[in-house]
Amino acid sequence: MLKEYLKVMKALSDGNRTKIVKMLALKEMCVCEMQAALKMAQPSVSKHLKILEEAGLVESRKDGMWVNYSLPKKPETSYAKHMLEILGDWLDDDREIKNTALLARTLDRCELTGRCG
Amino acid sequence: MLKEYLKVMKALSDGNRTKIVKMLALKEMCVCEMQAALKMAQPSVSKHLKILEEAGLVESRKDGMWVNYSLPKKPETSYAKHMLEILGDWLDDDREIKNTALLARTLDRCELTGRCG
DNA sequence: CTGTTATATAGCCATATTGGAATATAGCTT
DNA sequence: AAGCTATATTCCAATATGGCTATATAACAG
Repeated sequence: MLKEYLKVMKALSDGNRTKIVKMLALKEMCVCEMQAALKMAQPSVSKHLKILEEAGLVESRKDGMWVNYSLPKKPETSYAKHMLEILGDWLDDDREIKNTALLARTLDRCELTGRCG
Repeated sequence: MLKEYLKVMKALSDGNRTKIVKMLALKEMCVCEMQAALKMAQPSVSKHLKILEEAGLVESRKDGMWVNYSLPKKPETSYAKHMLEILGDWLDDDREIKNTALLARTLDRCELTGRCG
């Protein structure tokens, strides 16, 4: 209960993790795309994703070499569910969030990696 | 925006601060009452209250020697507002939260300090 | 004014968090 | 198999956090 709640809140009390959630609200993404959008080292992104996943705020699906992350349709806890709902409405006007979202929209794993199709 | 949001989320991603909010949903309290309910040193409680206040999740009113803390009727940010609403419904079944709330209900500054009236 | 009490602040220590570089793993591709 | 590539894990440094003790501040009591 409290432990699950704290996992969700801690996961969402970091700017980069919040940006990840906001990006995934737009589309499913692989790690390399988020890495480019956040301008961070790849391991840092992976670590953030693990924290989000353990909080039930994100889910992953392997597709060959890629791992596609997305927001869960049926979040496991009500904490994750409600926070994802709320976050859908929040922060869209924030400059940083807007820039990141814009980047996320235009980025594409094909262009990023040369692996198309 | 993002900064305000993060202040609220960070403030709420600590168990003791969450307990403070849940207690204040029951009644206005002075620091010494919260100290007793949380079984913590007084300065630690004060520090938590400062963090909550700066996030707009709590407000204080001086009354002689006491400082009474309560939840704001009109929270300054929508983040604080929504999170306080949600927290009203959350965690009531959690054992720790329940025990703390029970303690908070029975505690009384008059009994605690001998200063009655 | 002097002492006492409720709260706040400062300073300190142990632990947690976040970031990166280096390395490991898993799945292509040839 | 050998080499490459996307992701995960490990390790380390810098900083943030949460708790305490000691001290400061503010308001009351005598």
